[in-house]
Amino acid sequence: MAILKTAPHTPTQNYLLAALPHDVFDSLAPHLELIALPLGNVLYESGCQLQHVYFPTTAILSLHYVMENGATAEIAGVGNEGVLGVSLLMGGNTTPSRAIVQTGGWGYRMPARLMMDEFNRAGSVMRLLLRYIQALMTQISQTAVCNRHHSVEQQLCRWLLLTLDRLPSHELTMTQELISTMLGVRREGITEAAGKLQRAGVISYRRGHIAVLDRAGLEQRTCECYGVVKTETLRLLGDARKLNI
Amino acid sequence: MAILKTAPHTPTQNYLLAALPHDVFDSLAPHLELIALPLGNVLYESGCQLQHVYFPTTAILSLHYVMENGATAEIAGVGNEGVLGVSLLMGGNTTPSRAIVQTGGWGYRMPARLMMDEFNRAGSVMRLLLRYIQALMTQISQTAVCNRHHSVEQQLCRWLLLTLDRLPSHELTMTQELISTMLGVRREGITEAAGKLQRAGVISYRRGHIAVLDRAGLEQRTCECYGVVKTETLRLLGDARKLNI
DNA sequence: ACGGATATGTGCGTTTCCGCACATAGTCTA
DNA sequence: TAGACTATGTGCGGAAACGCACATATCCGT
Repeated sequence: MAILKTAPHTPTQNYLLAALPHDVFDSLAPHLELIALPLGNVLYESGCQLQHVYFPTTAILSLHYVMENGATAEIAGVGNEGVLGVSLLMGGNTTPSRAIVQTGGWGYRMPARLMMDEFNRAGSVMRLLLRYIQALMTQISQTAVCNRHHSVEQQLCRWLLLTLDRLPSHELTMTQELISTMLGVRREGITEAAGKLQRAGVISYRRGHIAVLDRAGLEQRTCECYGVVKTETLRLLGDARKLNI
Repeated sequence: MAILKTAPHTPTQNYLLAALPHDVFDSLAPHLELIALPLGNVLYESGCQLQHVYFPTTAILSLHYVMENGATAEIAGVGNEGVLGVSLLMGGNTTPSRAIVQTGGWGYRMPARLMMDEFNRAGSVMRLLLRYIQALMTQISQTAVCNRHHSVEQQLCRWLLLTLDRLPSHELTMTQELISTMLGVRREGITEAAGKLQRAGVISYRRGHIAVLDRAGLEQRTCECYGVVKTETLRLLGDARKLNI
């Protein structure tokens, strides 16, 4: 909680906003609104029209699919590397998935209309966002692959690493129950996998808080999916500023 | 094979090409090259630069991920509703996935450069393709969900239905081995599920050929994922012409 | 018509995960 | 500080899918 109060927030904590050309950023900045994103908030319901796009800074959002029987599965996460609401830009307006806050924090939002107008100028903003969309597609694809072939423990490691990459610290506020709904597995399965990681000294946790003690250990235990997503995200977005797109 | 010889091919057998405004279509048509797409052909290798974009007409393409240990998983399929090579348009040039021909047939290809130029005009072609990209994302997302929660039999039904929707007939040339690599499961698992469907009179098959006898039966046995993909694809692309985008 | 290649069928032990039930422990509030 | 609530630990039977081995069936070329 301390971090939420003490850290001064600027839009440039979001990677995409930071990567915008100065003139574009200056024109959009007045319309960026800093908002708190508390854990569990539903930002976007399946099939509903989105009014804003969201640029997380310290928060992490999660794109879910909720099945008819109530079971859930995470499709992708959105942290300060990205933006929530790309389906607006693609002309679909809605998606069949839901967006909720997975890690409480802050972010900026902007009226959807403004973002669409800027996108439709078909300039550097569009090119940047298209690269982000491709990174998002890679993440979704790898979720599909991982769901097919990898163990709960490997998936937990992947998920922890991806979450960690979007946070400033090595700790996350997160119950095992919540992780299980993200991964779409049993809570007990997470208890077991997390216990194994704890006994190995890779993480330590207590009632809703996880601290990563040995990041390399996580990387060793996860599947290739983490690396694919990470590498591809960096390739597509990592040097966007240098490319001056 | 008969169908390949007898059917006259026109670019408008591909939905996206058919949905283009007349003037755009006329300008692109001279650069469309009809090509045979035999089963198993690799059109696009992971991480390699694509030289052409492909518009299938009677063929069906498959986007795969091949893991380090050789295991595979299908991420999405591309039939006459779509186009292969969208990562070019998004600025990434490559993807970590591979594209192969899943059902032999025909399609048109076009030099990548031309497609990119047309896309970058940021007109109706771009808007159409963005909608397609969103439909593709829905398909990938649903693959992830389905891999997490549904049985091999349900997934087989979903896969058969999606394939059927892209073909003119009720028969497909397809070994169980091939289906198993698509779904990323054991071949024996497909044998078992297909046998069950056959005993129920839903399909009949013999050595590499599957005939769907009872489409409604398939729809009854599949999971909600098929409907989500189908509905969303129709929503995004089905009335593209009416929308005059 | 035959032989080789390939596709499909089947059985079996093992692994992984699920669903359920319930015990224990940490945290928060009155 | 007592009690309620929530998070985590654990055990068990069962279902689903896996890996492997091998039998059988079908097709195709010569």
